[in-house]
Amino acid sequence: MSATIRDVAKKAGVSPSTVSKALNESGAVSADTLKKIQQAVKALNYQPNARARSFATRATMHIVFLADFPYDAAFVNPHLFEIMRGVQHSLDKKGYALIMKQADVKSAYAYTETAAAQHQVDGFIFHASVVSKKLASLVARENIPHVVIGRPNIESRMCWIDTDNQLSGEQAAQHLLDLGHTAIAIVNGKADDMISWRRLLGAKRVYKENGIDIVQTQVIQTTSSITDGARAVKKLLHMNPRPTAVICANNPLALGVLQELQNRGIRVPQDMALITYDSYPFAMFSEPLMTAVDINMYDMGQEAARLVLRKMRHPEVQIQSYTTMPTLIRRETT
Amino acid sequence: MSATIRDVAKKAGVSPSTVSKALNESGAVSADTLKKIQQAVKALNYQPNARARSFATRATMHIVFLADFPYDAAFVNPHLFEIMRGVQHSLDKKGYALIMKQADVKSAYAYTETAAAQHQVDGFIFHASVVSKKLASLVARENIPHVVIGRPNIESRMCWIDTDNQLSGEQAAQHLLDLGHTAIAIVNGKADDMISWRRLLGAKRVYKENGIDIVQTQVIQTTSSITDGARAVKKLLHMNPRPTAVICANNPLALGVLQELQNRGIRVPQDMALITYDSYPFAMFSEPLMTAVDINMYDMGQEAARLVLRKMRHPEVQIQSYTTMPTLIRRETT
DNA sequence: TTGTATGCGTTATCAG
DNA sequence: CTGATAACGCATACAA
Repeated sequence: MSATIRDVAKKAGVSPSTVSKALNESGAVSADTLKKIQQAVKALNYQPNARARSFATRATMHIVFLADFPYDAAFVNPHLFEIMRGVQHSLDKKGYALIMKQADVKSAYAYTETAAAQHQVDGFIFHASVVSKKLASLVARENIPHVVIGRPNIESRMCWIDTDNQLSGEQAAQHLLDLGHTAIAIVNGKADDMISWRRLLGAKRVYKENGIDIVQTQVIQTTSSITDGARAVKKLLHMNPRPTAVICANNPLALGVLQELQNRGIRVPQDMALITYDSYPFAMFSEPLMTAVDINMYDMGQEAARLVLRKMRHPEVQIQSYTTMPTLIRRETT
Repeated sequence: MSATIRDVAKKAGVSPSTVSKALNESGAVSADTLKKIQQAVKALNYQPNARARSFATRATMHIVFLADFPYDAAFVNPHLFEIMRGVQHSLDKKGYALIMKQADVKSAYAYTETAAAQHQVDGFIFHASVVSKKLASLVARENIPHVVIGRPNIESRMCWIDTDNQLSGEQAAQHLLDLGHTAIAIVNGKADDMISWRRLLGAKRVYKENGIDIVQTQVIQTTSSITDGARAVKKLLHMNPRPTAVICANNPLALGVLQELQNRGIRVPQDMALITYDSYPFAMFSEPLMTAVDINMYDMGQEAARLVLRKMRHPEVQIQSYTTMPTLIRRETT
């Protein structure tokens, strides 16, 4: 069996509590005994037992990341994992470990309830995909340290962090405007998609501010596939005035548009500029590479981790929300 | 404060140890007292404290997944996370939690040493990217329950799990053979890439068994980019006899080949069949969709989790290695 | 500055 | 089948 704090104490000729203080830098220990303790620690290769420690300190040093990781999630939605990477990084620096936990809306509630009651973890990071009204009230009632990634689509007092999609739209539009594009078109995703909708709003806003109204006919509504993008090109070219730039709501649409334009001999960006949102999965592979307004998911994860830890230290402060900034990544289509 | 096992005992009129036995189904408890205990548990909403529990049982119920998750890992190498999903799923079913931990070769050793000594986790899953000779001997010396994902590129007694790349090559070749392709070409990745090399070996082997030698001139060596693939097409078309099918070592190469073939008006699969390995990132998006020999990373993760758990229960059995099966996914290029 | 005493909440041993 | 008792290993309030 491995050495305990008592063994160290005995070897150093002091009491266990003194050893504890010395190792945790709590309380004061004379330089002399400190040295003796350190020697004893080294001699015995003492390592404090984490299980006993967490029992005594009432802290697991674990934070759980709860999300619905569906089939093929890593390929379909890698963003989730980029967030996790960020979370892990931030937590690690503070000595915390990250637990990955799959859940759906229902099981997320059940898990949280027992995990909190049984003190399995010190804090929770929920992906918006698993939060519910019930979860929100549980978290409020039990005062559970948490952060939601993505804005919960229910009203609640939960603490959340999200990206500003409207701002993304504004940045995309502003970029095109800066390049002199006054006649533009927007190939939009599904109509009920809040993200697409907010981005659209932002883009319209910028143009309006510059005295240009983006009217209904300039917005093509699709269902967000590559072929949808390709199909949209026809409408695009029939617009009057014919647009010199197009904003595509997501990568598949953008790729479809891009390829169809090229098939028709229309050069990008010379004849038609193109900008999209996110860089996955095509923007970094397409020919030419696509300019995109991107969100740094890794940063977002880091920030989320910092938020839970802060919530844990200061339960009183009600940090309600935090918004991350999008970045324009200019590549070759503008 | 929440109720403890003593509160339950008091309320049920029994001793704490009896309650423990009842709840853990260890030892025997009369139906009568069991009922009383259950009622008390319900009345007090008793939940056992996980920290105290792990202290007493000497088990954290945590397994750590250690890998080098580099910059943009989620986009560049989603496979890693698909493995993690599988691991999580298997562990969860057995009541274990998965900890995600970033490390490089150096820090993996350091972390493992202290995590094991401090009893932070019950088992380790290492990605091959972080194992070293030092780690291997540490693990052997301290008898640390573990599994390596991917074959370690050092000699050791570590327990590992991997996919059979040679078999993948055989499957790809066999598929083409079944379709009647006797003249084929292979566009290979980097020469020093063991994976490409093993697949190549497998493909050659199948053809040889069928009396067809794949000679040097039929194998095009590249450095695995899309443009490399496109460039390879020229050589491909100059081969004598001209191949009717091509095996591409990976997705970028395959996409390059596919697009260049189409640019030259060569129809796929009618004029030239194409098969590749893995489905990421292009096989499921390209036009036409690419036939591929694939590895189910999720399954591999599940198996890895089962292996560590088994190692923990039976430290004596020396499970040395485990190999997962590749699957042919026939899409539209063959 | 150091040591003593006690608590953290559960499980396991063993006697009844 | 049940209960008293002793760990499990560390942290901390308080006394010295």
